[in-house]
Amino acid sequence: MDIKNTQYNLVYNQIAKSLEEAINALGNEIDLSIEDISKSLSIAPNMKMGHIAFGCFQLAKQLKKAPPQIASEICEKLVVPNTVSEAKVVGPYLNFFISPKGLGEDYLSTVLDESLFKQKLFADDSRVMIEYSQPNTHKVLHVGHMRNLCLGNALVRLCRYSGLDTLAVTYPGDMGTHVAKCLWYLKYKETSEAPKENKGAWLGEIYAKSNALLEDEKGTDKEDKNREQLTAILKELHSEQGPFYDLWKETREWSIELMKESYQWADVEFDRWFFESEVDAKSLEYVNELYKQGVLVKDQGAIGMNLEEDKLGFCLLVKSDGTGLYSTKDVELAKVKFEEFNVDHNVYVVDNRQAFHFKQVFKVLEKVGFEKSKNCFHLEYAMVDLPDGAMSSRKGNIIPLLDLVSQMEETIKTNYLQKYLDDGSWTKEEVEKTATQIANGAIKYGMTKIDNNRKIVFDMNEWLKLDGDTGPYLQYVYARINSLSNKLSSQATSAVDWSLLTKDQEVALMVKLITFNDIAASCAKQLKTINLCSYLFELGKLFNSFYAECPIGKAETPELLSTRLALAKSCGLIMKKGLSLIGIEAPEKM
RNA sequence: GCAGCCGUAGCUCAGCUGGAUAGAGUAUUUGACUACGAAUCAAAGGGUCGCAGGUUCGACUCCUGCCGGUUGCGCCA
Repeated sequence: MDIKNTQYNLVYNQIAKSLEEAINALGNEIDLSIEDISKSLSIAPNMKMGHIAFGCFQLAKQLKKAPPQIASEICEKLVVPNTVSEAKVVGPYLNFFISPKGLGEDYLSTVLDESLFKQKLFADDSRVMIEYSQPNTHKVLHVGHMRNLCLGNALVRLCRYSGLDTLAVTYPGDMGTHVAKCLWYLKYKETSEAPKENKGAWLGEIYAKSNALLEDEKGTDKEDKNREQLTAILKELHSEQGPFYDLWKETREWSIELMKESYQWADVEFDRWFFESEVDAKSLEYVNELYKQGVLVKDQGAIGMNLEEDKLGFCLLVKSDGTGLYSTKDVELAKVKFEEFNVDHNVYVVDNRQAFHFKQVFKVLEKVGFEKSKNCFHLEYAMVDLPDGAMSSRKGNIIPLLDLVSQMEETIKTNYLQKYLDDGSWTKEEVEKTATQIANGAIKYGMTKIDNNRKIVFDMNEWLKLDGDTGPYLQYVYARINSLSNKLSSQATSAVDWSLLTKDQEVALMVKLITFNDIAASCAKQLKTINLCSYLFELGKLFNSFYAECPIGKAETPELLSTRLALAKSCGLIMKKGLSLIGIEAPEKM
């Protein structure tokens, strides 16, 4: 999204200002804004060389001098800010060492009082709509759908955190041939009654059975009859009356119940549910109107728009039998989003197989005169495959979402939580709740830590391992900090003195905490979750390292105890907030 | 055929608009718990960054061409 940051972190800002002053003091005319300087600051690769690095390459180009020379010239004029203790030239870089005292007073205090999390990160009050989760009714939600759900949810949270006016919407497919197939089997083939519970999942099984049967009978004498019956069902659904229409209304609710259950598990809420069935008729009206206006053309009995000049082929909008397609509905839906909801940035989280489809739709929107079509963005992501190939409800080789969840919760309970139950330290409710949180964290982190363009091969055994770069690793960090805090807060009566934090592990942790809001803003801007996941994992590693090397309860002095505890708490607050941005809860204990 | 995406350690992946000695996890080997919680930490080995050119003071990163994999390309959703 084309959105401007309002601020960078306090430390970078301070350094950038002092750099600018030093550069000006040299009397050079430089075309570098404070923002540019701030942007080119980065964390140094090695703590011995410095903590925050400024590369002098851009300046070198402008001044036509060697980078190391410029670095030392600036260094001489530099007056270091409060959060910095020292600046040092290392080759072409000007490196800054942070001052624990200044950093603690100026920055960590804003973490501890949580004012850091209330900053508005963008100078923009445009409205963003993020459409994600487009599941079909009459089918089962499976792990393939989870990527979309986890990703979309995280993006909504990131955008809201950054201060954007964000609407989350879902677009379930409650009509079409898959529905007809399901109802066909239900009416003509299924002999058992619907169960009292979990009707949505049962319906999904019916759909799979229907597909299998129709596939089997292809090429036999039953094929024609089957097709006739399906067509009749579709017609009846379209006419909005008759027994199949009533059956549709009833069964549709079963599926929606299942969706709501899954959404509740995932802790996602939508501001608006758009159903395919509600835009269908209107979309046809609209497109036919466009045809009358001469915006669209008829070709081989069908209506559409020729996009050859944009190398996008022909976008078909009305089939020769007079019915619409996906594109038809997406054009109408976009119109509603623009006109009724007044959205400025219109984001679609949909898998990358639909890339061509959205290119066509956006182009059609542009050609029929929607200025905002340029603010439509298809956020692509690659599919989730199984080790032996693609997953599909038709093939029936899916792993239903709620199956994955229960398997994961069972593993967590037997491998980790059972011991707390055995020794009587936890109640059964606590075990259940924590198992849910951890399974949730494992799945959400697993889905959002991989780059959107890279496919995920889902291997259940791998996903059940909760060591290393996983959600539970991060949750464990928080649980540890929470436990520390409970045990030691009463002992931490001395005043915090940040200048006591001089060990490598302490400094490295502090330096990492600086960039949290930058990472969040950059993720929101790029609509990516991976950088936040990497950040949190690195933060977790630094904390665990600090934890192992720097005793808190047995610190040498009471002041050091208070200060280390304050650092741990800062880390805990950032971790908790960061996890919440990917939709993950931080358990109090685990 | 055309287009998009992917190709970095045995395996799974990071590497931001080109910049400091290519990084993690996992697996393997080896240390550290009668505990501020070992779901952890410390350490070792392991890579011609698919191949070949080009741009640049400098390329995993940008450009071109190949190779391998994958997904799309008018009456499906």
